[in-house]
Amino acid sequence: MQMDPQEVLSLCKRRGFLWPAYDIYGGMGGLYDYGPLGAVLKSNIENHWRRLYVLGEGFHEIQCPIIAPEPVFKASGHLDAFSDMYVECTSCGETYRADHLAAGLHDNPAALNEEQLGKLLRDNNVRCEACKGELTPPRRFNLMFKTSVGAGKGKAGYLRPETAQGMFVNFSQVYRYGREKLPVGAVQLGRSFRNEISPRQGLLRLRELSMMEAELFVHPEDKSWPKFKDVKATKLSLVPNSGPPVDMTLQDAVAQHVIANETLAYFMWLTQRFAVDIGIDPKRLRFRQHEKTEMAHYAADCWDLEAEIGYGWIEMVGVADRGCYDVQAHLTHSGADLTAFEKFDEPREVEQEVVRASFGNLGPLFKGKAKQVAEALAGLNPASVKGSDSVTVEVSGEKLVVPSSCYDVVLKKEKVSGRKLVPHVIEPSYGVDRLLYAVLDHAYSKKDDYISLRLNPLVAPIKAGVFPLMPRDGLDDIALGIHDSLSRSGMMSYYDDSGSIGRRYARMDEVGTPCCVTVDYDTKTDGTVTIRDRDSAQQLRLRTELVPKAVQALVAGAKFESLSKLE
RNA sequence: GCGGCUGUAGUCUAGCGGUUAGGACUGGAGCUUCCCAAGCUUCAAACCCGGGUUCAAAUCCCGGCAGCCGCACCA
Repeated sequence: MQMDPQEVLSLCKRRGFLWPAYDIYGGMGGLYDYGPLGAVLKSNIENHWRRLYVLGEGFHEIQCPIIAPEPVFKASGHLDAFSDMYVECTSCGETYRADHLAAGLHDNPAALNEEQLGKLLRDNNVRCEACKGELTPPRRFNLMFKTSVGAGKGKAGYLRPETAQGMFVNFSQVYRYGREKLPVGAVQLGRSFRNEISPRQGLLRLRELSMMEAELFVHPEDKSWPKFKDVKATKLSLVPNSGPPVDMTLQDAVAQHVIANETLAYFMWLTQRFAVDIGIDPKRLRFRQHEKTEMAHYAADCWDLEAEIGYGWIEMVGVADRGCYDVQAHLTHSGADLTAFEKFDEPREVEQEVVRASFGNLGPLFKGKAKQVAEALAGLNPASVKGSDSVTVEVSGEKLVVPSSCYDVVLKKEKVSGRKLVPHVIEPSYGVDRLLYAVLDHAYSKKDDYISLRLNPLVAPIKAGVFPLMPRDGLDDIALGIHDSLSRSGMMSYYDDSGSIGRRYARMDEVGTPCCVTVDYDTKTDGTVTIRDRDSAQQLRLRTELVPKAVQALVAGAKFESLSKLE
């Protein structure tokens, strides 16, 4: 069923899930407030994710600042790749991507700066494609929010466009915390910021968004995953970038190289499971592989989990093999040793020929430069030096001829106990707001104008409604007692004694509360209450003291009918 | 960012130059032994913002903001 997004958003606004932000000041595009129910729904989704990643897979949760200094994004590539250059027609106002207009005029227009690109367009007399008008010089538009840190001119900083960089720059800390073993994973949940040109479609394109990201650091040559065997028979809907969509087992997908490796496949499985757990309809989920041209500047392979909602097929999660791109980039830019150490099973005796300087002759001959010459000699290929009368080395730009009396080729024995590796990264990156919207979209149901949110009890903000049939004769006190016992068990319940009982059920159905407990006159005599199922409107009688246990069971996934067997 | 359409209580909407701005739903207070949005009484609640035209603007015009649709963008 295709849900009209306007209808879903209207319910969200009406019932306290979502509000357009800063509404009394006219609002601001791309920003939303989570109301009381939305905030709880969101944190329920986040907590389930934590359960899978932190408790289930042993990832380490960290929290990094939202503001980062410029070099971080210089290294990550966001400063360059994340900004586009635009030109505008001075007569009709049409805008163009400058690098697109320059395609064909240059091998790699994306690599040019504003000036070079402007010159290229001018020299080739590129004009507006619509009206042949003159174009403005290229202007840069960066999708990151820039800010200034500190007094005066300050230091350039940016609001992070993803939480990932905080984990990459902390690789060494995480690696050490995980006691220096690969694979090791970090996760982070938090806000990220993207200065979208035209935010639209409610929660789908926000300027401030919540992400849940996991970075799994793995051995570059070993992307197997022990738990893969437990899930390999599961079928996923795949849309590969070559060939038609297929439903395929993970085992076949990896064997046929549709999915690059076991680890990537396993986390696709985990992603699918998470989405289903929080109530997204598995029949409306698929994984679409990025086109080669669409792949981000860092990704080696990437699959998006897409859900079909009122807006069409929408990306919810990206599961990417980022290769060593990020860690290598930070290693290069910062100079920090962001490597893992792989210890060999046995330390290896490595015999190696090296060119060794003979300082007895070298020193007197080259005096002050002798040390530099020796270093240059050590860098030479021993095989090419052997047997020659002299070699030429370059020292601070100067070519020096070194006679063979100044060096020997010797066999050097070294004990090597391992090697340094730049880890590869498997990254599942989840857009919380989009997932939450998809949950609402798939839960929304309407029959004869009766709206019900069929939220999975696991994520439903309110777990139970509690009503006295009549707000008197002590029924209200009993109901308040049940409400209290649910709260003490850590479950949000909602006490309501106003209006007819049907109206109260309807109120709870509309916000997705999975069950309602009603205290009636029989409760006073036999100590039982009715519990009603949201989706079937079935009722069971239950001993009052079993209510928290029953609701807990529903949240844990029990079928409603099974509640009658509770003891 | 460009072009088109739109903006009335919490929601859906009537009004198309002069209205105490109407209704429905929701919400609050109350009545009703009340198990699926029943009924009754009662209360609260709106013309997106700023300019202009006019004796008079929710209504016409301009600008802004916001939303929707298309283009572009979405690392």
